[in-house]
Amino acid sequence: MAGVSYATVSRALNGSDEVNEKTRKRVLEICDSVGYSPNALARGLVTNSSNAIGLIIPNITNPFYPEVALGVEGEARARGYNVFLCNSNFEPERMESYFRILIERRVEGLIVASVPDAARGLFDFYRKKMPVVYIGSRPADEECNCVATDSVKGGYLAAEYLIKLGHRRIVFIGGTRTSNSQIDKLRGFRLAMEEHGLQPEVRLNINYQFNKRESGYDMAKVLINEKNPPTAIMGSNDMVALGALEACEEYGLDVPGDMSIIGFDDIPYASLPKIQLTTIAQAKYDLGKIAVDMLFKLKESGLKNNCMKEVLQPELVIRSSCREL
Amino acid sequence: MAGVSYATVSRALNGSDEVNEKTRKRVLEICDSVGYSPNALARGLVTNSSNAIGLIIPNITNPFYPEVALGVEGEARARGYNVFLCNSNFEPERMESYFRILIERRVEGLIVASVPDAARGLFDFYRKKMPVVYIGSRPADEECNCVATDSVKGGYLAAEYLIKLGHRRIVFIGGTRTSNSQIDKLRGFRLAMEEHGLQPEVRLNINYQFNKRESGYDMAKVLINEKNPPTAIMGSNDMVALGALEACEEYGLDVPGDMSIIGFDDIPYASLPKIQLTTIAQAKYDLGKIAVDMLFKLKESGLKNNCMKEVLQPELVIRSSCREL
DNA sequence: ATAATTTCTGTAAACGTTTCCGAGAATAGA
DNA sequence: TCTATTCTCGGAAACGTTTACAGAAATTAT
Repeated sequence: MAGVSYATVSRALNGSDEVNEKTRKRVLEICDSVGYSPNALARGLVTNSSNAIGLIIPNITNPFYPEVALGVEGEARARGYNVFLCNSNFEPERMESYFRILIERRVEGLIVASVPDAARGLFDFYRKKMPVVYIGSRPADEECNCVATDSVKGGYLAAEYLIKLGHRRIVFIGGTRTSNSQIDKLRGFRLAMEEHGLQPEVRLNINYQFNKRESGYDMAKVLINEKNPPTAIMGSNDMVALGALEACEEYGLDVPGDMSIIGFDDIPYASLPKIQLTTIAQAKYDLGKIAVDMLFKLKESGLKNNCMKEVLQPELVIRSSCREL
Repeated sequence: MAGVSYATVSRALNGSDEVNEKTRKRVLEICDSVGYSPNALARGLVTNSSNAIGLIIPNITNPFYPEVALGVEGEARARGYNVFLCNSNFEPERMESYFRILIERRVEGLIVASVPDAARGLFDFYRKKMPVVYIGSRPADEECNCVATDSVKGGYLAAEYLIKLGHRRIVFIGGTRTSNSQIDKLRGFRLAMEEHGLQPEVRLNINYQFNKRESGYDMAKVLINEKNPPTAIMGSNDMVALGALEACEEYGLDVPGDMSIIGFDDIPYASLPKIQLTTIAQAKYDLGKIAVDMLFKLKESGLKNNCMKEVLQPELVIRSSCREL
């Protein structure tokens, strides 16, 4: 329509400098007068790039993930990338299915949060072929391409705080499904307890294997009903802690009067009036943002440096669910 | 490698019935022994389909949206589609930017939640060219392709409940940014009040224009400090109500003892122990799921029937943030 | 046995871009 | 004026699939 070749139109649209300003103007004008929209699929095919990344999370409904997702999407957007949202629902088969699909779509990178041990091998396999970064895994020596909170420090901080308040019987509760971050929280918890000559107690819920509200509610109920209940409960995350809170409420136990409760994550719920859960804060948005940064560094390095790590520091945020004994 | 043509490989991979079972087996085996992965971009180019849809929401951090997103993603997945997650942050420019990008990507449909009046024209323009369905808009006569909760009924239900509890001075609070759903909630609220010969009072927050926690907190504070405070507050959504709850807490007002508060949405926060917010529940997951269903119906009809509506019924869920006067 | 089907497979065009290469036009240098 | 550069632009191949069409092989019918 403009009397020029496809090549010239392409150059005009992509801001190439080897096209005359006048013809560019003309091309651009015609383009939006006819409502032309370039086909990203065709472009991707020839440039061998999709400008897309995949985000695999267990469940966007868990309030920890939306903030991570926001960080991922925000940073991706700033770089001209879009993100495919995938809920794995903790199921390895679903993860695998999404994995295949995303690879077919030629996403240029993959961010996966909270990968369960069961799916670990799968991801490590693909990691060699494309940039994949984990969120929330432990940055241990053998662990690569992850951005995580220092969970052992987080666990330590929580336990130490309770100990300093004078608590002696503190029990850690959560689901049985292990993840690296869970293992680390436990390690920190045990470390603090043992350093102070205390006996670390851990109760993982068999009925509710994931770290969700029900796990905490259920587990706290059995603790409360024991002959000699603990004075403090540490939840593997805030949802678990909230569940414990619920159980206390149900049994008429005042928090923190009769029971101290501490969580992990600092999800928005935690700061709600009347809840005021003391917890260990993670920089959730940053986890997402940094993961994207890492993805691109990985990509630029051509997967040469395929073992990056970034550790964020947790922070104790004191509200009012714990009291001095 | 299998000694067959591209065409045959394509047929083998796509489950066509015009390929010999033996050769299909052989092709499939070779494919996964060499780790072959079909290129979705190329496929999309020739089949003129992307198998993707776009989801534009204000902010995934607002707990209402993750559940909607889950419904969208779940239903899309069931149909073999993936979803691009886009946070508009309520900014029309961002929405427009995403719109262009998604169209370039040739998404086969668009779901947009809570579109502000300012961006309405933009969307209506594109609606003629591709399936777009709104979530949360008012299914009024002039409104098309939306799945929404009957907000006027919701507003009515909330007000009616408070009135029946004996409240006379009830004020509706929220942000000033109007949306169709907000308008409808107000309409229902006014209707109920007037039917009972009561004066509807509405206070929209100029400082915090969106329906978020701060809007409610801020507005409730001024109400509390008035010479003659209301006995009940109705929040435009749960976040606003929670903000009001926070303000009451700060001023030592007991809820529901000194102040009754009702919300809208029934986000997970609302059911938390100690919060127990009475509210109007929306079927959030269904909103998302049905939106996808509608998208496909629209697509199949070739945009012939371009004015579909689906109205979901709200439900009053009584917890303990309101008391009888 | 031949003819008529049916089943299977290959050829080649098409999808809508980008980009290498080369060529003509305009400009600068001599 | 002529040559050497610099600007612009077009031609054509390439990206990796799908699919209409046609042809070959195998099967069935006569």
